[in-house]
Amino acid sequence: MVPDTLYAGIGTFYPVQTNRLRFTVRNADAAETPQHRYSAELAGRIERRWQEQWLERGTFHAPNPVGPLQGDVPTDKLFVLDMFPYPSGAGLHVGHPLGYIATDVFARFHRMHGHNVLHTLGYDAFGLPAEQYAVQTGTHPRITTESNIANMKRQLGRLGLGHDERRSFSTTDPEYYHWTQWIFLQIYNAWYDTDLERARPIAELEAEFAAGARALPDGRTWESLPATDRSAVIDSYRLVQQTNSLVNWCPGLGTVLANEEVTADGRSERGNFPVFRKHLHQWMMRITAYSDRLVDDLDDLDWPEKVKAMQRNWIGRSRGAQVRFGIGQDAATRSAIEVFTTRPDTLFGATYVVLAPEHELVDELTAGQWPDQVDARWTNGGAATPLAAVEAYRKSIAAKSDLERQENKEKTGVFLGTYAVNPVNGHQVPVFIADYVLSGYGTGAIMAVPGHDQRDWEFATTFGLDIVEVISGGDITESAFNGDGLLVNSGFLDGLSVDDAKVAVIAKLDAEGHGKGTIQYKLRDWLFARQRYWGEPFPIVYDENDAPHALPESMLPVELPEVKEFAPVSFDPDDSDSEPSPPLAKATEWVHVELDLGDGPKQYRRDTNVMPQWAGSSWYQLRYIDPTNPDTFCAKENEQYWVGPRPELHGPKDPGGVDLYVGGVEHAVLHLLYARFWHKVLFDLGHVTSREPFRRLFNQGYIQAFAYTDARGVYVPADEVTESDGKFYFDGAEVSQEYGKMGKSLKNAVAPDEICDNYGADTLRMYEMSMGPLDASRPWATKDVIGAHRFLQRVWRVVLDEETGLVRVTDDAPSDETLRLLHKTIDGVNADYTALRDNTAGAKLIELNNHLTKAYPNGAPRSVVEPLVLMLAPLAPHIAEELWERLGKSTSLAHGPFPTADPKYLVEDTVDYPIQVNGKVRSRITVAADADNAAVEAAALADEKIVALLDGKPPRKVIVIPGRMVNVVL
RNA sequence: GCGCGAGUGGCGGAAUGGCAGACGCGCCACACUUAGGAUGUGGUGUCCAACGGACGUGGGGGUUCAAGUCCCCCCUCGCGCACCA
Repeated sequence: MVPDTLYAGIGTFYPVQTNRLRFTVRNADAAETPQHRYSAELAGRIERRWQEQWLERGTFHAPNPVGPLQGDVPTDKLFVLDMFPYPSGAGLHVGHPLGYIATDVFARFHRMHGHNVLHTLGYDAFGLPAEQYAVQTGTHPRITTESNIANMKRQLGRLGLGHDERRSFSTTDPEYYHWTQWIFLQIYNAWYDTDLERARPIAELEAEFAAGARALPDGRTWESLPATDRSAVIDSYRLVQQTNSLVNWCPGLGTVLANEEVTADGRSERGNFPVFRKHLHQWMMRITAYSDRLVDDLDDLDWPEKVKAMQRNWIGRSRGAQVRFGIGQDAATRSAIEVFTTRPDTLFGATYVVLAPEHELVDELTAGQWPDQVDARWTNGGAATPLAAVEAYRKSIAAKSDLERQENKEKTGVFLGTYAVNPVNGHQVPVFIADYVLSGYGTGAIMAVPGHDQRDWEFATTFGLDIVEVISGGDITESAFNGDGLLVNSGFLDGLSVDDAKVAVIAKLDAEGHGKGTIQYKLRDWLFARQRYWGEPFPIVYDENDAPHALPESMLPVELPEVKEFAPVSFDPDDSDSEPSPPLAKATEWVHVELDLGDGPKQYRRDTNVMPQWAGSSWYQLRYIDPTNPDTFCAKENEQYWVGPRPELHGPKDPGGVDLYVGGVEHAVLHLLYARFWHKVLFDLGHVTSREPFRRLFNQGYIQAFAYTDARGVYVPADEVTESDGKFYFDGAEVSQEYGKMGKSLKNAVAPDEICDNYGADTLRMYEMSMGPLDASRPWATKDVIGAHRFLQRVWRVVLDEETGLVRVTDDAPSDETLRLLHKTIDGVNADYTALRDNTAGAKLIELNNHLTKAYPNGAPRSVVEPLVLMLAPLAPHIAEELWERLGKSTSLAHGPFPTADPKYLVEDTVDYPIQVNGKVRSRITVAADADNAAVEAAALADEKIVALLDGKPPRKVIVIPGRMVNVVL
């Protein structure tokens, strides 16, 4: 599910840069270098050792309340989740692990505080990228996927991420997609009850029909229906169903795609092939049934506002009214035009009506001839008849690409020669077609109010149509006025506010049968099938009459057959007449199967579609909870413990969900919307207690990098570019700098392996976390990494003698100053780790360590060094474990205890007050901490610099902020 | 156009309305050195008649004893959506 982030870095593995190695070798060989210095080589040994120890001891195993992973579970728990990575072909760059390190620090911190922490990482390995990689290399995707996962595990393994390895899986494991198929069947066997506003088992619908408790939509009775009709009725209610609908067909990829996978200019997100709108019989998942809940429940989530806004925008709910415009004189016999508007209050200002060129009423409404004295601008350049004008106009639109239609916002259109009737004032208004009205939104028809809608204003100005002011307070001579005001020129609405007028006009339209209040959504149902090989097969078979049957749970999983020809059947990218041809259809032995579905063995034919890549990532967090449970997708006790609502902690509206979900913002609408939808269905059907999958979402920033191009515009290796006087040179020639993504093709990728080799994983972790706040993007700078390494060296040196390797801490009591700094640091670091501010946590640890180095050159007190090592552990766990052990501890510090601050050291005996005069610091005094304001004021006014500045005059005012500062106002 | 976010030293970045620039890189000096791209110690916002002082957080106004932080206007950059009625 995270192919974009990871895919960006895919490619041939970058060789470790030799100029770095030279330094490492030198460091190790140099005779003068102390034998026990914390070098890259030593760091490597320590890291390998502790990673083995953790694995052997099961240090990161988190127990469950019930099931295969059952153990003693404390109430305090934390489920921290990284976005599901796609296992890319040839290795990671340093940007990829940023979020994984951050979640690991967070997880380790809480584990040390005694929380039961669930943190693991699996692989989202089905889907187009894996299949394309397999096709390119001519290797079966199962092979490439396995080797890619192995390579990624090796690379990530070096970083010391504290994952519960028992909970890791791949979406391609049959034991996993068994339950993906099971969830599909849950959705298939459910319908949405719009009265109760929740999904229910389809059997309950059938029972209601059979009992007569629910009427059939077309008025027939259940008893009167033959079995096939009953099935058809039931099928039409399912939350997944096959419908003949307008879908996105991509011949270049050989598959249909979801709306979300098509770019704004009508091409495939992956591969950038043309996408055609085509009517096909396809699996659709009815996510639109959940539109309102998906919008409303965002309010209860601790997510970035930006992501909430993107989801709201994607769902695109807008409240308004549908209004019926009758046609001409013989209104009774001709179809009326239904328009959708969010501004029914402006109905008196509607001076024309516009249909989308594809609107189904266009043919019927096109008049035989132009009315007398028709405006020449309305006739598409003087066409002889409306029909000719419409045909010519439609042709001109078809010739334009989507992109051209977007870029060219000049208003164009054609009059149909017909008039419609404005239902509130009876005015005859001309009917146009124009491509600024979209067929896919609302009713595909609008009432145009040029006075108060800019697009209509532009059209009206171009075509010489009436512009009527119906909202006071703005000037409509230069542009439309869409602000607030009172209604004018609007009959019974005059004098009302916009909001009141909306209510009043909807009531009137409703009463007279001319319209009603409605809500429109941009969200469309989710096209769920792909005509590819590398995905989850559908648990659906067809009988000899082509009627679909859901397989019973006992027949799951439906395993993906091994085939030789896994390549998709793709076509000329521009051949819109091509038809999808699933590769699985060629696996005839798999397709044709004899099954007993309850009425004896019969021949069936399997569905040959596979699920989209998003399927596996729509529920994986639930399987992390109970990864090896053979009986259920996730035992409810375990689900409730890890992600159930906790109103006592998070408030009465807490929907539950993963405690912290970290990943990039690129999944704001796709994965995050699908996962919410599936989770809500599971909630409705009683399979989970949480209403949302992810309680808290955090978008990490990206690590970016400079890239350099030579005079030809070709990228040159970034690490070989030198700077001089603000200009950049490669191989003697000047090159130009750009800033953006890190990637193989940009020749600026830095591999985590390279940094581990040259400094160690702890240094890489420390550096990445200290680069800046987690939610900000930041530039990678290899030269800065040394700072983190030096810090770890200094900590090492505080604990151990570099020459002898012996512990050099003392049992002396620390000074008061040291104790106060220690507890201030403990206090601050706890707050920082809690708030994901690892950068400032690290800075505080550096300050404490620098203090120890300076204040205790002959050995620092053990009572300060030990908490320092503990506090370092989340950021740099290997060196911390090693130092902890060398300090004589026999147990791992992975489970703490994390130090807590003693409040008595957080208050000072004396306070250093800056003294401002008129807001500028002029002096400073030291006062007893318990001095009252009057005493502080007196001390400040007695200070000689202040006395001098006062020059004998009394101050006008003295402000004392206890513990903070004094401001003397002259 | 609409929505979200951000502008602080040479660079990455710190600052519950209360001492701007923590911490790190780089740079300068010194120590140890045959050596330093090692390590350590000290210094490092800008300007000035310099143990002092002035200025300083994109620009302009405002609130306040006190503003990087709050309010108003403007500029620049990034991201998202975009003829969605």
